[in-house]
Amino acid sequence: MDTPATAPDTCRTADLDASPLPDEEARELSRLLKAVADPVRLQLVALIAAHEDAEACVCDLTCAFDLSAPTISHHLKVLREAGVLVSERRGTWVHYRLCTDALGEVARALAAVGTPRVPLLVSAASR
Amino acid sequence: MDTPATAPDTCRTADLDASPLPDEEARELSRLLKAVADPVRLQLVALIAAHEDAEACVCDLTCAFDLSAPTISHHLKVLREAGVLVSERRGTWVHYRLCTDALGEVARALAAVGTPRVPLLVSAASR
DNA sequence: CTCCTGGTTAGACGACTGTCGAAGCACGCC
DNA sequence: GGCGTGCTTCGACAGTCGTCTAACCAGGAG
Repeated sequence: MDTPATAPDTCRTADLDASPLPDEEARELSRLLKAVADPVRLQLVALIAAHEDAEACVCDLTCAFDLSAPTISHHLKVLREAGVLVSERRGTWVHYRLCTDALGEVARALAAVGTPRVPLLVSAASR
Repeated sequence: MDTPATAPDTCRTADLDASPLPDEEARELSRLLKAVADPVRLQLVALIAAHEDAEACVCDLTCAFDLSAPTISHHLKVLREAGVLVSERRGTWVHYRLCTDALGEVARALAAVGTPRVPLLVSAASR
């Protein structure tokens, strides 16, 4: 079962090498998008953003959902590891704060994928 | 040891009713984000966007990845059902085109989640 | 110190997702 | 008509994800 000829004449497979979205970049953006692509996590972010100084205590967040505390903690961890939130322990309570414009960065990168302009700084005169 | 300032004994779960991101809206945005939160799908969109008229034939897309045709077809379907792409059969071949600025809409909605709607107006009165 | 409460970690489990090969449609061509 | 090719659908499978309970760690109050 060697390769079925990899479609030799019908299409040249090398097209992706000149891809507008390099493999590595696609994986990274996907990782960040997956982190926010969850209704609970979106509401968590919105809830924190709505607080003063874009900061909220975990206990305030936990009781805003019909979910167990470990579940909320898990979601917060995902957002933290994606760089969307940062946590800080202040005495007994742990506060979560929005990382400044991390979401904006992701949104901008996503919008850039759909625009047929030069993505970053490669391929200056390709079109 | 009452909580910081808000929760009296337990905390009343009604806080989410005044949420900055309603349940329905969170689910919908999450649905769209999930659709694009995949490296292959991001590259598909970028590849189509890089074509002239933001349109490409499936055969061009399929051979750009090391994936089977059914897999690419599946990803295209996901993007189509999310409203990011539209398909059109032209004779033997099926062409996929970028839905104008559907990605921009999603990106804008995502950025809005992290932006406090009224920065310093309502928050002072609510506490 | 001993409790009690806030928050995280560990482990488990069902649901969903990405991938494949095989089969099925929809065309154009002989 | 019958064929061949482009694309999609169908089932199946492994892997990931969201949720839970139980157990654990960190501080403050008696």
